[in-house]
Formats: sequence, C-alpha cells, structure tokens
Amino acid sequence: MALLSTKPRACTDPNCRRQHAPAERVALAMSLCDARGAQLTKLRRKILELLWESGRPTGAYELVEALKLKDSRPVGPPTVYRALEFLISQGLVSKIESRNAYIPCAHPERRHDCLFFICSNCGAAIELEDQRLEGLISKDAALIGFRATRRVVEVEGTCARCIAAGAA
Amino acid sequence: MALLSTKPRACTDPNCRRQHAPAERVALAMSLCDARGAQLTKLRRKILELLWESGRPTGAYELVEALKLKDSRPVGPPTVYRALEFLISQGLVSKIESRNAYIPCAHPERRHDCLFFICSNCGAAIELEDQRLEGLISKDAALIGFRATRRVVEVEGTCARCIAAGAA
DNA sequence: AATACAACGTTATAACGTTGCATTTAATCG
DNA sequence: CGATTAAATGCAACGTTATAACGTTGTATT
Repeated sequence: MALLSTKPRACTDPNCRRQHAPAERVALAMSLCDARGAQLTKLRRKILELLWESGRPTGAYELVEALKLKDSRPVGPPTVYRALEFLISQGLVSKIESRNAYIPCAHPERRHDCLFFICSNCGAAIELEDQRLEGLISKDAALIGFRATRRVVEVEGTCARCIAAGAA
Repeated sequence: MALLSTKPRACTDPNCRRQHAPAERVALAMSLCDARGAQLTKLRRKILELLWESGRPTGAYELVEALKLKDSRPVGPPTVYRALEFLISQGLVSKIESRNAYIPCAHPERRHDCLFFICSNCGAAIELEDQRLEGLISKDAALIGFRATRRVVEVEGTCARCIAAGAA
C-alpha cells in the first residue's frame, strides 16, 4: 500500500520494526556514523546515550550535570554544545526550540523533518513524521519564493496519558 | 469562492485590504484591546510600535535599548518581558522560538496560528496563515490523542529577495 | 621528530529570561 | 470627592542558556 508511506508515523507505529532500547539506538547511530565517515566519539556517544535514557527533552546544562555524575569527568558547557551540534548535524538529535532542550531522533536513518508534540504537563515529547506536512510547507515556501533549509514544527498541549490521568 | 479562505495568505496577499503602516497597526490593536477590555497602556503600545517599526524579529534586550533611546525613560528587562507577555496573550505579537525574538502579528483580528519563514541571510520573517496546515496538525494530534494548545511552525532558509540578490 | 588536524578542555562573558518586592498609576466605590 | 483596591510598572538581584576566545591533547602522516 503506497499511501502508507505518506502517512504520519512515529515509533508508536505498529509498522515500525526497529529495536528501541537505548543501546540499540546508539548502535544504530554508530553504524550510521561509521558509514558516513563521521566520528561518533566516546563523549558524543555518551551524550546520545544520556538523551535516550532521559526519555524527555533535556537541557544542555542538565547534560553537563549528568556527565559529572556519570563518570566523574567534569565537562564544560562548550563541550556539551559542540557534541550536540555534531549530533544534530548527523540527524541523531533535534533541538526543541520552544524548550531549549534536546531530544534524540527516533529514525536517524531517514532524512526527514520532525513534528513534535510536547506535553506541558509531563514534559514528554512525541515525535512524528508527516510527509504531507512537509509537502504543504514546501508549497507555501514556493508560493513566496522561499528556499527552506530547516523546518521547526512544535505543538504544545496535553498528551493522551496526562489527559487520561485527569491532568489539566 | 469559499475555497479561498482555506488558502495560505499573508499581507503580501493582494486580497488583503487592511492598512499596514505602523500607526494603523497600532490603531487596530487599540480598538481590539478596547473591545476586549484589555489595557493597551502607553508602554505596551510603544513596544508594539517599536516592533512594527523594526521590520524584523526583535529581541527583548533590543527593545530595552530602543526604549532608552526613544524616550529617555529607561526600562528594565522584566518590564519589557511583561509587556511582551501581554501583547502575546492578546495575539498582537508572536515569539519566534528559533530566534528568541518577537514579531508583531499581521492579523490580530483573526485568531489563528502563524507560519513563519525566516531568512538566515537578512533576518526578515514572513508571516503566513495556512488553515490546511493547521488542519493537518490537528489531525496528527488527534491520531495520538493529543490536545494541542499552541502550534509553532518556523521555517528557516533564504527569502526570495536574498536569492535574487545572489545571497547564499 | 615535525606537521597537520579534529576533538576536547577552560575561563570568561554574552544573551536571554525570571523572581520578589517596592512604588506608582488607574479603576471602583462609599 | 477621597478612600480602597487592583493592575501595571520600576528595580535589584539572580537564574538559565549559549558562545567567544584561547589553549591542550591525541592521532595520523610523512
């Protein structure tokens, strides 16, 4: 069914066959970087791991703190920011602009734009991929002769779990 | 033609009949606030004016500086942030999250979500309104049971003018 | 060993945003 | 009108996020 590929999908998607434990995420990142000739160093890998383990958008300074605890090797903000820059350039991580926080990408093997649903109540972020949305944005860009390089789509609200739990 | 209302529109839109000089923008804001019983005070009005005069997304601290020059009455960051908060709550201003900057809304008389195209080269931001995009986001939200309260859509790239001028 | 280069470390500081409390201004009411 | 109260503003200090500038380390190459 060709239409399926144009539908939004996430890793809650039952069609998704990939493994999702942090270790597997990192393993995929390593093989991708390897294939690209990009260096996923120890530090960069550790930061990616921390992001996967965190389970929610995480601030750069939180990562600084986490690294202090994790291996007693203190690193400064610039180091973390540089690592994040690398991870973002490789499509392994996205920045959530409306939160100044960082989140690992579920499907770094595909180049795509992400659509994030961010719960104001619990802080969780749900990543979706929607090619129709990307297409619509492209059309609008064409309408005004704009050449797009990056698309930020972030939706704030309340997630299903928090609605069920009776949160505002 | 009913379809027209669902097409993207901006104030480059030839169908738009409104006046666009800063003074008129502010006048509209005043009448809107008046009708709502909201107080568009002198300070808030001045900040809105500055945003319209700036012509591009403007940072809070730039506004602090501009106010110093404009009427020799120095105001601190909290004052500016509070005014911005008010203006945003009234739909008169939007925050560009990917820039930490603020921009006045072209059509505060309609409640809608904005789609911004931001030029990396010249810093200009073009505001568009696209109900199809809003609809698509709503559908995706429904798909995961998410109740949306705010939608941030920001596209980075190069504007038509800068492309024409040969900018990268 | 000399060179080259990418990644990382360190200090300081820029840029953005908030808290808490005092003061002023403006709407409301006896 | 003056008294009462709520809203808005002023201000000092602080917290958070991000980057500049410069130095060091490690590794590969010749």
